[in-house]
Amino acid sequence: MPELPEVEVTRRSVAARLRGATILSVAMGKPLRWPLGCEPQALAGMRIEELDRRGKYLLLMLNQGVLLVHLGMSGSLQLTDLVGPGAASPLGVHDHFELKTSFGVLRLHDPRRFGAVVFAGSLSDPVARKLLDRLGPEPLGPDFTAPQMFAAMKPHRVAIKQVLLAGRAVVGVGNIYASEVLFLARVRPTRAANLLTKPESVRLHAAIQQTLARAIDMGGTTLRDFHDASGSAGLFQNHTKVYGREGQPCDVCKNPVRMIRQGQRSTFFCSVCQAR
DNA sequence: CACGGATCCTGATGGC
DNA sequence: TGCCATCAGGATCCGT
Repeated sequence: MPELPEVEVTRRSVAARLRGATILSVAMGKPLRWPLGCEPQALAGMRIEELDRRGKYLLLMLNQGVLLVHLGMSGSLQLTDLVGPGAASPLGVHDHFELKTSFGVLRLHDPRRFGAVVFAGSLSDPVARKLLDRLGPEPLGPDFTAPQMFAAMKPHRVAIKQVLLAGRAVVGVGNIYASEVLFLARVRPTRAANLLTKPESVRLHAAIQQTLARAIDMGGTTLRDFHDASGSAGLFQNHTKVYGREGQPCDVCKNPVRMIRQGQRSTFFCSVCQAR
C-alpha cells in the first residue's frame, strides 16, 4: 500500500496526538518482517518526543531510542482513545503491534505482514543505519535536485521506472507514483535510465515533487484499505492519469492507456504522450 | 557493482 | 459452490 505520501499522511495524523505521550505497555501479534529487536516491555516508560519520517519509514523518536515503523504493502496505523467510547477493542487477527500510551493506543494493522517495527538505540545505531543508510534523498527535501537525479541515473542501463522504484536516485516513489510521475514528465517507463536527457530529468524532478506533494495534500491514495490513523481514506486514486487505467483514454491525447509488466510489477503509460 | 528473479504473507478476483 | 492461478501499494537477498 503505502508509498511516501501515505506514510507522510499517517505521520501527520498521529504526530499531534502522540507527541509527549508515555508508553504504558506493548502488545504484539504475529511476527512481522523483522524482529522488534528488544523486549517489548522494555519500551514501557519511554516517552514519544517526536514523529519523523525518512522515506517510507515512520520514525517514533523516543527519549531512549527510536522505533522505525514500515508499513510494507498492506500496513496502516490506527490511533484510538485509551479509554472511553472510542477506546480500542481487542487485537484483531491482523493487528501485529500495539503501543498503549498515555495519550492513546497506536496499532499497526498489516494483513500481509511485510511491514516492520524495529527498535534502535538511536538513528546512528547500526540497526537503524542498516535500514536508512542506503536510502536516496527525500523528494521534498533540499538534497533532491534535477542535476543530482540526472547523475544518479547514469550508472543504470535498466528501465527508468525500475530505477525510480529502487529508491537510490530518490526515495519514496512506489509503483503507483512511478507511473504517474513518468506520465507527467512525458518519459516512457522503459527508457534506459542512463539515457535520460537533461531536459527530461528537469521535467521528471518537477513531476516527482509536484505529484508527491499533491498526493500528500489529498490524503494519499486509497486503493482498497489505506486509511490514516484516524480512519480517513485518501483521494488521490480519483486523480491518477494512468495508474489502474488500462484501456481508458489518455487524459491528454485520448489514446488508450497501456499496461506492461516490469520486474513483476504493473506499469501504466500512454504510448503517444510518452513516445520515448 | 549492476541486474534479474525468488521470496516473505494474506486476501481479492477471475476463469473454469 | 469450489478450486486454482494470478495479482496487489515493498524491499531484501542471492546468484550471475
